[in-house]
Amino acid sequence: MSNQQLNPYEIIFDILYNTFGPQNWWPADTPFEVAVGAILTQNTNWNNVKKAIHNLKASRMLSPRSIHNAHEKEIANLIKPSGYFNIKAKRLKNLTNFIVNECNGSLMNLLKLDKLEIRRRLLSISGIGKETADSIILYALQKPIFVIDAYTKRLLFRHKLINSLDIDYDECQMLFHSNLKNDVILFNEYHALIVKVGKEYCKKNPFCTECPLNTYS
DNA sequence: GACCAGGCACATC
DNA sequence: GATGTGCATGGT
Repeated sequence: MSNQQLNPYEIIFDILYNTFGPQNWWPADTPFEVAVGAILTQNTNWNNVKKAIHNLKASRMLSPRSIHNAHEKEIANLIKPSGYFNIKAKRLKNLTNFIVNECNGSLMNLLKLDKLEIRRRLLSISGIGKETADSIILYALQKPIFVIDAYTKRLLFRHKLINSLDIDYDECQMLFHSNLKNDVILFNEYHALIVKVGKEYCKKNPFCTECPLNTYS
């Protein structure tokens, strides 16, 4: 099939998917674990997050009620490897307060709400910004919303689809929403693939001479 | 030892 | 409204 009827966003996805294959995100056993990981990975390498989640699991602390009932200090100690542990412990408490008090103990109770209403409520939690909220909606609740991160902006900038890295989050998200089929599987794989190619090539090698996307531009 | 990593809230101008 | 700063660990 020719690329002629595909827009740049679709072409880039095809190249990434054909190069790297399905990424099977999010690496987590439960929707709650997705949400915890989304907070812990804020400005932090995923390798460090894995250690923190392992600690939480080993202490049987990876549930809304157990974090809700635990002391903040205890949580902070367990998530130390993920960095920013004091502030992230507070954020996890904020999240579990929300789940216990407003979701009857389960994030999945949000599913009865409209996608944008879910986003509005998640954003009302201190410590959950747009990327974290969208990650929870896409990867935990499986609703189609595109996650924007630093890798995404760098990729769009490099391929001249935006002309500044300071582009507003929602504006950037709109580019994907208006140029792609509204498909939860597509959004899931696309964001994961952007992170993959960003980690593998764009960071290590700024010139990206071996980046598979060089065949595109 | 410097630099970076799947952000966010808050202070200050 | 834009810009700057604190938060902190572990890998390269």
